[in-house]
Amino acid sequence: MVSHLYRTHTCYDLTRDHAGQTVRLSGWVHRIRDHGGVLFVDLRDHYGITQVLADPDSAVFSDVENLRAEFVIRVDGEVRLRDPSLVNSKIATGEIEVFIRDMEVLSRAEELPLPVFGEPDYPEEIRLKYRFLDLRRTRLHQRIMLRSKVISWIRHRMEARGFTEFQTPILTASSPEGARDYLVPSRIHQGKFYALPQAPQQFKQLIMIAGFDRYFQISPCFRDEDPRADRAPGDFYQLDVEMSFANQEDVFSTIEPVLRGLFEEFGGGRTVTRNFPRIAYRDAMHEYGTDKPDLRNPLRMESVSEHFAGSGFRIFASLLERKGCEVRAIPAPGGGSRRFCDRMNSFAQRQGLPGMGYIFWRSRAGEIEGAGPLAKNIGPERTEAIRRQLNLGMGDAAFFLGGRPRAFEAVAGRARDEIAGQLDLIDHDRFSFCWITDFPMFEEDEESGALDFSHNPFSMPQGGLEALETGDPLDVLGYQYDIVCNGVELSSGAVRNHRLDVLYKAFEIVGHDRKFVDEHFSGMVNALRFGAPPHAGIAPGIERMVMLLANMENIREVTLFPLNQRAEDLMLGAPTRPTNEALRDLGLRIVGDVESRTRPVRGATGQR
RNA sequence: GCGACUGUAGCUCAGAUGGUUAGAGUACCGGCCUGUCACGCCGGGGGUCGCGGGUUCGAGCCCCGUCAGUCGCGCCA
Repeated sequence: MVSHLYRTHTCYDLTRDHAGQTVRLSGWVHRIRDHGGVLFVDLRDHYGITQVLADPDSAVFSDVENLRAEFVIRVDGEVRLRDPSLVNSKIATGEIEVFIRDMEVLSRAEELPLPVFGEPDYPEEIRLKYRFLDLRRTRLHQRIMLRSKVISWIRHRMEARGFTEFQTPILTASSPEGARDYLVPSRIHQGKFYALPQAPQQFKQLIMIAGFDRYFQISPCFRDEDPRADRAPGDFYQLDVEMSFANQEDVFSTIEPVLRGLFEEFGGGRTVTRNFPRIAYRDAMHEYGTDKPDLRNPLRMESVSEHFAGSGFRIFASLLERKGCEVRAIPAPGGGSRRFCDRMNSFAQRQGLPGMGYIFWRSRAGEIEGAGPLAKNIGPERTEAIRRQLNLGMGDAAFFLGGRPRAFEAVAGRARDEIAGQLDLIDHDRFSFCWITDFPMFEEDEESGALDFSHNPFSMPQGGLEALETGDPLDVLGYQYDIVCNGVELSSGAVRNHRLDVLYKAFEIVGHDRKFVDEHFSGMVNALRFGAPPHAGIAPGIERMVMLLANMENIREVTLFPLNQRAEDLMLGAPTRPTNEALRDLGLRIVGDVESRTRPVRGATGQR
């Protein structure tokens, strides 16, 4: 009658329509409720939960009594309709239950280090060491499924748009990206190392040069840099894209609908920016204090230097006499109380600034009046001019930061977010996208004055060779762009430099001659010599997108088996010290104080 | 590399100002309970208070060092 070895249905399948049928289910014991004469077991599998039960009428009643959490069991039984008063609306199978006639324990479980039932927070160390238990928990389980669905959706969408997925090598050569490489020693070439790709940057360009026209890959990337909450150590994934005979516009018009569609599909109904605004890097820094602005925050900074120049507020007035200095205002509608202003001022102090001046507007005898020490110093006319410029009114405030923009912009950006957060001006039900464009090609080292590439040196400068040969290199912009959503940088991309003469010139500006370029980037240089099409691309981070969709702030919450903050795998115990035989094969010897530096990774062997 | 916060039972946490035998919930073990769905009730076992040193008559608590975790800065697109 019951044919399959383990199950006829999943723990999500059974409904009132199955009442009276004999079924077979397998799964984990999620939770047991023992009432003496009747035993309830929540049986869980990947799909859902079904309540199974036994009483002394069941031949296996005593076996069911001995079950513990996370045992894996198979039960045979009959589906019974629940009395309407006993229906559990929280689970899909809540209208029925299964009366156990036979049961088999497929696998026992010891006392759990990490309960699967319930969703309280547990220390990451435990969660990572017992990741397989953590992954059984509903929410993480669902997020990993979300990630998988996102990737699948992207694949279909990209293929439908005429892109082809290719796999690029994992063992490769060091690339010109800026991060530290993971190195893999070569056995055949002792003393030489492969690098794991920081991104398939060179390969995707070579694929274009090879004539494949439109490439994408859900590609693993490896970077040996210290992590952050939104930056995994070790490996992460990108939607890597490259297009031939394409300019910046083509990339934008191709990727925008993909991202919009993705966030509409999986964003749980949150609204998605219809047309992604484009903000020049310079404007982003000016108005938002960052190149990854959160546009859910409506506040924009403005220059108010003219109102402070020559004013009675000496600190700003004398500041403004120096070259390159200005004063910017952050408007704070609704922040017009001394209490709030003082709180923000001390926020700025905690961020390492001497403070943040402010004006707030209140009513006095029916008239609007600017208050606070700054207003007193600059007088009512200038105060009123500022109010008009910022379009503020009664009950509003504005904060002021002065100096060289580079020195205060970052803090100003954080203050902008802090102010909007405190005043509840951020719409959390939105995905606000924007493109950041026109990044400068070069930057000047503040101390030495030396020029260097500010981003990827292989990007095409706007204006091409002519722009590089005439005028100030610091004024040259690149066809480089970022895509940002809710203050999270999803990706950067660029129109690539496919012209050798332009590439040589760009490197010359930062002090490297032809020989240097030929030696360091021989693969790319060679490829550019034999007919490279104009091409451009982008590479949004998969985890970053899933994080946003899942409303998480930590990348490990959307990763199956993440490394910890010290790039250790606590579950399987990586990295490990190789055997002496392996080292000999590779021609390697570990030098220095090995004992203190190759501390075994805790976890795998259970020591602590 | 640097900074902030954290480290007490298998797990989550509480332990003012230093003071007798370090507590609770949960999990685990035993008992009771036929309608629960975070079931309930009774009982029990379980601790090198991260580690080392110091101050003190006395340290989970104070001091120094060290290890580990998270978050941030540097770094990183």
